[in-house]
Amino acid sequence: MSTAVDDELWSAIGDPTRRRMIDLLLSDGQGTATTLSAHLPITRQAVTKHLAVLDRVGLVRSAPSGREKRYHVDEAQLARAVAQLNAVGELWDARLRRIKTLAETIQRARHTESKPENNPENDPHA
Amino acid sequence: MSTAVDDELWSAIGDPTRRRMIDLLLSDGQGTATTLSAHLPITRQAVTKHLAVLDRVGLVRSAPSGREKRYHVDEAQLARAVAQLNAVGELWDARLRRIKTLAETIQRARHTESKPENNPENDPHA
DNA sequence: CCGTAAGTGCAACTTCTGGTTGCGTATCGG
DNA sequence: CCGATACGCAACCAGAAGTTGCACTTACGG
Repeated sequence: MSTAVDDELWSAIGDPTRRRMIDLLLSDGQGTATTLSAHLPITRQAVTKHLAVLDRVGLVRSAPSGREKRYHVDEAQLARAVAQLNAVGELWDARLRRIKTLAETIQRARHTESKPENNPENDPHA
Repeated sequence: MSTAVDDELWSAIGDPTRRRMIDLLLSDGQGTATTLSAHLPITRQAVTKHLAVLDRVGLVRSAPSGREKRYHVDEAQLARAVAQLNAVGELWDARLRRIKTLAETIQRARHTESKPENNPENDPHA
């Protein structure tokens, strides 16, 4: 299921700042460490480190252009990351559905008793 | 788009270990720090810290049972987390499709020219 | 041609998180 | 009662994220 590469991809896109960076790169098509840092609450150097991480997992690639270094998203790799997101989402979704169905089944089986909804330790959330 | 709560949820499920813990809790229905640590490459204390994080964002809840403390997944909250995953996945997916379509359009337009080096540099869409 | 501004890279330092070890405490079972 | 089991707390270590500071290249206007 979870390979080391998968975990690398995950932890790359798990960081909120890096997700925002990917968003920015996607909407502008490209960007440098300096331009990205202008839209983020962190310094250029921090952005550079994040870009290094993203570059290491292949989510972005760079192309020097004069004195600046332009980064752009690697679409294929991002598509793979999206696939991972969907995979986990669907897995959990399936498990949740299964649990829910099971709960309903139990509920139905309890249908012969006189206590349909006892609340022993269950606190409903907000 | 990204609220602070969302980021908390994300960073909670962004950690590979915590995702595995959720998997374990989902498949067994419940678990303690000790039982979970038996299936993980980390110590019980580390598991406890992760459980504290998951509990703080509401993804799991605990119920003391004698000398042990049983944790279980909060299904509603996990469903919300899954929704977040899907949201980001679909957003990026949409952007990727748009880029791909744009690329094909350019390709088709270039079909008549010979010098595609015209770089407008400015494409601020969101 | 030269000085300056813009952009980058490297290094040291702090802070926070994930992980460990060690120890103290409570609970269960013979 | 006593040992084994499960938990909690605190100190400590390592790595990642972020900062500041400085040196180095590149573009550009005088």
